[in-house]
Amino acid sequence: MFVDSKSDGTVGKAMQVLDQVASFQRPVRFSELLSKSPFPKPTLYRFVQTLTSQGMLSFDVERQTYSLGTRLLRLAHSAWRNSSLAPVARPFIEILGAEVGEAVHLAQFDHGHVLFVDKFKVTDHFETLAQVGKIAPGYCTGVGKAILAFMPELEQDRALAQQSYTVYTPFTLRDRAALVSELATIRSDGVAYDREEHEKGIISIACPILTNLGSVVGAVSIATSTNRYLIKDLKKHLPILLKTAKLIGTEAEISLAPTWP
Amino acid sequence: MFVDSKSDGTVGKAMQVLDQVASFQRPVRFSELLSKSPFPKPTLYRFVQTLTSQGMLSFDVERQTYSLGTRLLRLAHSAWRNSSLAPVARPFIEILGAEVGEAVHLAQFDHGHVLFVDKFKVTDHFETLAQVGKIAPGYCTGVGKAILAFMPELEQDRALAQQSYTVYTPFTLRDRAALVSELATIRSDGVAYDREEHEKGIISIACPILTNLGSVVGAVSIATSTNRYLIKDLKKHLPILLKTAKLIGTEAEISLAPTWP
DNA sequence: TTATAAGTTTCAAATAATGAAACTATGTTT
DNA sequence: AAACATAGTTTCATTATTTGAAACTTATAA
Repeated sequence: MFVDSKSDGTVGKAMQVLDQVASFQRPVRFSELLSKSPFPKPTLYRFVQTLTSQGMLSFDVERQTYSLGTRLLRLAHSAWRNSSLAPVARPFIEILGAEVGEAVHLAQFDHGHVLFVDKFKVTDHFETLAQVGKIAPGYCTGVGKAILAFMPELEQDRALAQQSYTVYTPFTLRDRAALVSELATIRSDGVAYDREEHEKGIISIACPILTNLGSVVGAVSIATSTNRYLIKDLKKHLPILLKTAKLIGTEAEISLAPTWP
Repeated sequence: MFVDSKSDGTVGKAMQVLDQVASFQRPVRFSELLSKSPFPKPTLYRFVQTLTSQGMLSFDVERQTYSLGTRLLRLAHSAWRNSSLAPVARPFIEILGAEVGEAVHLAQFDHGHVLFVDKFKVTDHFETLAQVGKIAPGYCTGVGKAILAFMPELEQDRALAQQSYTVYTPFTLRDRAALVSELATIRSDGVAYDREEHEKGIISIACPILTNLGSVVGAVSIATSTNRYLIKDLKKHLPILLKTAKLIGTEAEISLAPTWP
């Protein structure tokens, strides 16, 4: 879906198998995997053997099924802790969440999509889709549009071309032109709204996180349900959201400086 | 650290590189990696190239450093969602956390260590070490001891041999004998305590999660700081903790049943 | 400028991956 | 219970990829 594994040799193929397993969204049997796989039986067989032995997959002996393994959780934990944005932003996200009493999301841009890297939710009034590691489209989410609006032209151009413009709800922006026009507004206002564009009943307000040098490194949003609030209610939180984004941007800048002795 | 990559070919070696990068706990230069690596320069070079191209590593052009990549976050997200314990336990963990107003942890056993697979914290009164994907020792944590106490003898024996018995605090159990004796108590009481054994100032109460068939699949704990409470205060939460563990065990059992048409 | 280290490419040899075919379990139907 | 079908595993000659010493090309320091 994201990676051109064009000739990354054996390692690339093995990683493709991991994606394959992930795509099933449930524990999967070897034969099921085989039926969707470009690899011949013994080749796939050895890949799952190796990956299981490596802890990248886990095998349920009872049910004879493969799932993604715990080594991925450990590695991802490490990836998160040592990333330049999420751990730095964490305290600010928590303060913001506590302050506004709504779900707060932190996201980065990754291969044309939005990647959620942290969330803070006070309580589950509605099902928060977003979780760490989850991806969502750029063109129809608050965080996505906030980031897109502040990207350098060249990068933005590439990203806009990568969007699928799938229509999720009656409010989804349907093409590049509509998006571009909204991005202009977002850029001048410094804030983006998701007006049920990705999911019916879910709205959000989002601000880009800019470094001191002015480059976007991510976005923060406050999300809620239309059962509880309207966009205009979210607007009340704009000042504190902006302040949070600003603070994270400044901190992120600092911690990107060389850190070792 | 965990994996015998004994002849898992190219894929095994590549995974070893990921661990290597993770072990630095910060973005790392190629030459630093090389100095700690068993691989010759061009070999390592191609591995980091491939892994970067695959999104398993990310390369910071500015600082010329490698970090673990976002593809790991995506895969781990998928691993978590499709695991048999964590998503099932999630609602119960949230209810418990809200009820007791303290940090709640959910853990599994993995290669002799405790792997935290979920947490719920009301607010950050103290720094919660535990996060999803984090690992901790089995012999000196509440969740670890709770799981160990209920393991089948053979597995337990192997796990006890894998413990390091490092002394973290004056309260840490110092050897297998001490642990075995405490496990007997835990087994008969159905509850384990961490009395500042892993970290000074942090205590917890933990219960194993047992399926209807009586096998341990994990543990839940309530953790707090000695600045706020004593073990006897945690004991007050035992009934609800037991109930939660029971509920999760029952649910986990059900959802382990075959699910497709 | 020269010197030193860091990063990258080359290429023949060594090794590991490949997949058709055959085989062995594990269920399923008659 | 035998016959059948499907899923999972092993074999082995062939093929393709990986390997690493050496050479080369940048960056960085003296």
